[in-house]
Amino acid sequence: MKEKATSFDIAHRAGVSQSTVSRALSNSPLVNKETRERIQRIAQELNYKVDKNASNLRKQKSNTIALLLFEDPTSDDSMINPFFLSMLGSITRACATANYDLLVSFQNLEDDWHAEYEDSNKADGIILLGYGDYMAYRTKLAQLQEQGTHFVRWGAHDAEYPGISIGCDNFQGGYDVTHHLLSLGHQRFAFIGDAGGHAPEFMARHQGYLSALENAGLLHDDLPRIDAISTEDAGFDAMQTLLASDTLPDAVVCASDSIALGVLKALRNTSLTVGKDIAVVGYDNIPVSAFATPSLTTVQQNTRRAGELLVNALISAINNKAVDDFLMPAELIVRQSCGTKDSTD
Amino acid sequence: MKEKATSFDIAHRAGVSQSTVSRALSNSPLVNKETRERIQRIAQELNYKVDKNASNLRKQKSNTIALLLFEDPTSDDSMINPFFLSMLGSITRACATANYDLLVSFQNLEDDWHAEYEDSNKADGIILLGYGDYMAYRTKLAQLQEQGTHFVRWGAHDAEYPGISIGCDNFQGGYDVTHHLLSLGHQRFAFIGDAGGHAPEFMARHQGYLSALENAGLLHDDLPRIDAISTEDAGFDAMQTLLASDTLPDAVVCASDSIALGVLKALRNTSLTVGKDIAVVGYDNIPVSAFATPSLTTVQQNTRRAGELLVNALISAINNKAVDDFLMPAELIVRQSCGTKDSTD
DNA sequence: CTGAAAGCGCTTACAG
DNA sequence: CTGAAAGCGCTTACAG
Repeated sequence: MKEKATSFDIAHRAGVSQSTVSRALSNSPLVNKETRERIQRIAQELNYKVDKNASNLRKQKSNTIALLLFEDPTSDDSMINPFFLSMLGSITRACATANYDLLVSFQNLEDDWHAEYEDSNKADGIILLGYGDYMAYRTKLAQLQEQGTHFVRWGAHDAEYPGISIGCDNFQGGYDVTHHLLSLGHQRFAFIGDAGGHAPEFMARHQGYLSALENAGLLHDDLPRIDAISTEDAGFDAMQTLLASDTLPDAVVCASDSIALGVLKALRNTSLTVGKDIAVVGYDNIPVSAFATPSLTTVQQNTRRAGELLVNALISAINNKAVDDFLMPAELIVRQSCGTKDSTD
Repeated sequence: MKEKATSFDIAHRAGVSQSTVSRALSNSPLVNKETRERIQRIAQELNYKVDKNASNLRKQKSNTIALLLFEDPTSDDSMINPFFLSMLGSITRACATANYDLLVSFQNLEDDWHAEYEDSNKADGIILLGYGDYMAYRTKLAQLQEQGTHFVRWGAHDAEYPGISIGCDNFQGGYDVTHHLLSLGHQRFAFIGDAGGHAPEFMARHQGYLSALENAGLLHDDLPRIDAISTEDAGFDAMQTLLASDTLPDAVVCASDSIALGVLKALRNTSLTVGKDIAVVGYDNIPVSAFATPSLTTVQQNTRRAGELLVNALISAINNKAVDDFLMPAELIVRQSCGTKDSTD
């Protein structure tokens, strides 16, 4: 194993000082063009690469963004939720475009006071992404803020949380999809998913749902709602519970596509025809939703745009530009599971 | 924005030397227990975090793994291929478990001689993942090797490529799925996908396919094969081409699920019933494949296990342990698109 | 058990 | 345009 070359080695070979090497390799116009080219050629021959640790230490910046993925501790630990996986892909791509490196870490040890800040020294800024109990990390966000760490949070603006937020309008998404079901004549609604403060995005979807029902005069106290975490299994179980109850809805609004897929599965064991006897809608437009049988009416969050917005907002913040919170509109995707003929397929 | 605390600040407050602070924070048993606890408490109060750049520079290791995602330059640039996305998720998780940070970068600029080595200074080792022209980077792998950079390549063992490889047995997968079709009585085969040296995994799948046909005495020179990159659109187009030709196959073996999804789509416009008149099989078992109509018979590469194997092999290599190449078995997933009743749903 | 000192490999004022 | 020098914030022999 060869020793790694340093800028001194290059300097030695090129017959110049190490300072000049450093300048030449950063394309400084201060260096004579020919000298610069000669140095760059030698560096290339030696497979020399600037040591990032040294360079970052000296420059006090790393050109790296850290992505902290908070996971819902209640969810199945074997896979990343498809929505976040999609966001991960999109953020990876947006970072590549912006010429930043991306450092990805999972955040699941609640009690590790280190972890939140761990990355602050390796990255110029942090993207916070995840479900889970936002309340629990409110004080941690405040600490980040106080430290002067640049960060952007995925989620809706909330006066309770410090820092910049980029999100998608879950209230509007919940409203729109419910409104669509109402326009198709559905009357007896049920909601499957968490609606508590534990998961703000699910809560907002639920509130949009309630608001649409209220406008239609269908809001009443005994609207069925079954708790479910965002997995197919939980959706399956929740639908079983609903089927076992005495009031059968004609429209089931699910807090996520994963839940809705479980609901479709549960209904496959019954004599009910989805899209005819009962409507089912999801949320997220994960890739599978278009292929479900019947294809799932859902609400899209544009993950590609979201990744770009998050990365660009963070980079602006890193450069001390003012950045505003932003709420992307949600887009209703009408397919067959809600029983319209107006299919996008 | 507050100045970030350094170990000297802690030392000052604690009334000890900076060396002692450094030892205390790394839990060195050399430091008196009470002193250590006092220092740790002060560090926590000040929200102090060891500067990774300085620490890594000094220690000459970073506890970070770099993932280089090579993309097929011919593929749609809007999304990461679902198989790699799944690998990305699994590698992220495996790194978290192993307590390594993960640095993700895209690699699409062929001519950037910098990029390959860029990460070698920020990471202790590299995972190489991607389709695309392996030939093109053979010399680059050799350079990495020569430099003493630790790296693991996703793919089958190949004497032509230096370094450790972890892969899934594409030959066997292609063989098995074809064998299954043969056992169902299919006779007229076609293959859709690249089969050249450009993409070794596709080539291996194709060779497994040919080998199964040969054993069945069905190998002949005019077996139809249509080129297609790994996208739904390309699969759609390839199937159109096949439909327009004079010989209609009764079994279509696709080099990937994405291709197979496009094939199913093309067949939906015909009078042919998939699973009855014609069998279609894919490769990868991407999440959508189970939800396709009909559900897609395919070959699974266990991405979760693959991620763990890649990460663990790399960590072993980093610690200078001997690591063997490994080829995971591929697993046939029988569903409905091949026309059996033995569905796994 | 603790401290003073060297040095990891760079970048960048400063001086010419 | 170039060089000598300082210093980024740590870790770790070395000495006690």
